[in-house]
Amino acid sequence: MDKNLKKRETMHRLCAKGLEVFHEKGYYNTNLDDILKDLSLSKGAFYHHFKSKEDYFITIVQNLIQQKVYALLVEPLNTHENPLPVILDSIEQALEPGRPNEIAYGFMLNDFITEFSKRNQEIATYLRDILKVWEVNLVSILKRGKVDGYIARHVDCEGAASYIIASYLGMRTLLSESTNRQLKYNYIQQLKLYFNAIEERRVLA
Amino acid sequence: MDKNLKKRETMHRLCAKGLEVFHEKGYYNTNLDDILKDLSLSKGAFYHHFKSKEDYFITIVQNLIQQKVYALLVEPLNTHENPLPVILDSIEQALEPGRPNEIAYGFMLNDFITEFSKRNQEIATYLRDILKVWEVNLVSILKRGKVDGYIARHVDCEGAASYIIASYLGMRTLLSESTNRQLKYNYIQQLKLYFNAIEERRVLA
DNA sequence: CCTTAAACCGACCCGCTGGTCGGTTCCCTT
DNA sequence: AAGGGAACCGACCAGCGGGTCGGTTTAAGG
Repeated sequence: MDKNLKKRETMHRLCAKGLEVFHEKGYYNTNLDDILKDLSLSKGAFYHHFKSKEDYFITIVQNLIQQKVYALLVEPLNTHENPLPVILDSIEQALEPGRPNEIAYGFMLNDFITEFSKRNQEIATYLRDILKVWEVNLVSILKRGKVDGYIARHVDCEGAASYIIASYLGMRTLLSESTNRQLKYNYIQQLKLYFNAIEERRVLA
Repeated sequence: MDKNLKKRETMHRLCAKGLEVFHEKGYYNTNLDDILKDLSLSKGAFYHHFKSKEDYFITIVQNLIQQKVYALLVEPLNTHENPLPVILDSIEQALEPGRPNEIAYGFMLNDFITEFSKRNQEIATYLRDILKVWEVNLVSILKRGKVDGYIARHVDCEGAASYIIASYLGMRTLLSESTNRQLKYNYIQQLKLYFNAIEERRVLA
């Protein structure tokens, strides 16, 4: 096989498994040997591709987490419809657990940000930046919604965006290990109520 | 000095300092030596009073964290006024950073729950139970509010309670190390808007 | 083939940290 | 004053886990 292909494949296997295990057990609670054993690779192989555990995780953040969050929560906002249902739908999608054994990406950021914000500012910043992109795009679509007459004029778009993000992140802490579908459903319902409060009251024809 | 008093004082100093340092650096990122050096105590003293680091933290949770959360977020709900302003006020108080060098208790639970939920189920359960008490009391005051005509009949009180908690917890992740007062203010504003959405529309006299 | 370098192996190193334990000091009791 | 036990000391232990490094395998290129 092509050496270049081989390299890419190994790195990809490492990253995919790494995301899975880090997400499941946390970064600092995962040792490389566990991951390596799963993949039948050695320390030598690992340190041939990454210069440290930290470097490894940063690669995962930038290649996998960032992409996924973007695809789930930012990409869908790229529309000119009424923003509120669009936002609601994207969040609902993001909270949807994937096929069995697939990673629930919706619940990664809060865990990792909390874990790193007291340990490793560099990585925390990478993660926060991902949130920031989401936030900026939320603000932007909310502002457009205001112009288009979907959202009440008095609403503070920046405040609304961080409020939405906060409630989304906080859900993770409430949902213990049990994937409580009821809780998710309730959350979406309450978010709808909040959206009612900030939407422009249409004059009935 | 009385031996019994001495014991209580040492344990109290250990717990207070422990809460401070654990909160600042995280439980697993704090080693006992750091705490002990600060207090000019030895390993021997520590293991004379606590049987393990875990036991130590559980003591802190039950003696300090639980009390504080209860005092800040549960106690104030014990009223028959309109629930929504009462809840809002209690949350605002809880998010208020204390006097300089005092611990901002408002931001502890999310951090600790996230840290322990992947490492130590027993401690995670203790922490979640604290949240649970808050939740139960929130539900209860909301239901009473419904009966008293302050809250719209269609509102799902359980859903509303967990939504409020989620948004509260999520704030922590958004506020980085910088105590961003603006963000806190915005959050309270948006929570008000949500409360508008669930309050009973009073018929104007 | 045969060279060369990338990919990989795994034994070993070493700092860190929770926990142990034999000993010492202090204070209360009798 | 003497005995005893609680409070405390700090050197030491042991496991864990990130990182190293000399060696081996593999495959592309001449």
